[in-house]
Amino acid sequence: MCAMATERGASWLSKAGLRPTRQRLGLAALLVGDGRNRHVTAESLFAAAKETGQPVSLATVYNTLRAFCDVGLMREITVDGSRSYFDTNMHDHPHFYWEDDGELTDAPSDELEISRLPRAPKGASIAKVDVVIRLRRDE
Amino acid sequence: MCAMATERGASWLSKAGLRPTRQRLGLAALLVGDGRNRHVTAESLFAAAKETGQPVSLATVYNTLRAFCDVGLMREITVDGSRSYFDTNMHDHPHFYWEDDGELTDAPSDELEISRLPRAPKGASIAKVDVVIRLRRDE
DNA sequence: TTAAGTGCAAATTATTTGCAGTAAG
DNA sequence: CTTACTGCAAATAATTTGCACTTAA
Repeated sequence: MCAMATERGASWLSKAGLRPTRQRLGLAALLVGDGRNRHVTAESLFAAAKETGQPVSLATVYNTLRAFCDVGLMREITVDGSRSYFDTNMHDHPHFYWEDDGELTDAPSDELEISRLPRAPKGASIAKVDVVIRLRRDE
Repeated sequence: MCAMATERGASWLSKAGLRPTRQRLGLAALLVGDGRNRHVTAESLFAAAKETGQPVSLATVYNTLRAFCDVGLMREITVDGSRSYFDTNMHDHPHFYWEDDGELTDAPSDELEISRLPRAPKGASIAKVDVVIRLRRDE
C-alpha cells in the first residue's frame, strides 16, 4: 500500500467528515487508493483487508460500508438477492453483472442511451433508474 | 375464488408439467387466476393464501415459487437486497419499484426505448438487461 | 405402489446490534 | 475527557433443507 493510496483514502474520508480511524483509513485506501472505482461486497472487502494484513473485523467492514453509504461516499447496488454490492462510483451509470462469478463492474455509461422512459405514475417521481446488464461467459 | 381462476391456474401448471397438488393449484390461482400479471414475495403470497383460507406452509410457498421459476413459469426479480420478488410476466420488461412501500409493478415496456446499449465485453454475451425505475411518492 | 410434494423444525447465510473496551478530537 | 468507533458474540431475517408423512399418477 503506497503513501498515495493512504492519502487519497484520507482525503476521501475527510471530505465526508468521517473520523479517520485506522480501520477506515485502511478500507478507504483499498476502495479508492488507486483512484479507480471499485465494486465490493462486505466479504470481498474483508478478504482484501486480510490479504494486505490489515486487522479489521467483519462487523466493522459491514458498519463501515453502511457508514460510507450514509454519508454519500458509496452506493449500494442490488443485483443478487443473496448479497449487497457497494460501489464507489456515485455517478448514475449502468452495470455489468457477471452471472458466472458474481462480479459487478461498471458498464460504459456513454454507450447507454435511453431515448424514451416510462413516465412516473401520478403521485410519484423517478428517484433513480437502475440498469443492470447481465452477462454470461461464452461457452 | 371463482372456477375460472382455478382452471387458469391448473392449465398454467400443466403446461409446465407440474403436478397439480392442492397447494400449487391454490397458489397458481392467486398468481394467474385473473389473467393479469402479479409480483409477489414469498411472504406476500403466503399472506394472500392465508387470507383466502388456503392452508399452505411458508416453506411450501418458498419451494413452490422456486419450482415455478425452475420450470419457467415465473422469474425472480432482485430490487431489494433483503427479499426476492417473483413475477409471472416472463416477457422482457422494465419495472417500477415503489421505494416507500416496497412494491414492485410492471412499467409499460412500450414506453421504454433503449437506443444504444454497451456491447458485452469480449468473451461474454448479454443474457438479460434489467431496468428498474425506482419511484418515490411525492411529498 | 412409488416418486414427488408437503410441513414442520432445524440449519444456513447475510447482515445487524448490544455492549464493554479503545481511540480520536 | 467525551463521544464515536471497534470487535466480538448474540440476535435477526430471509431462505433452504432434512426427514417423516401424504398424495397424485
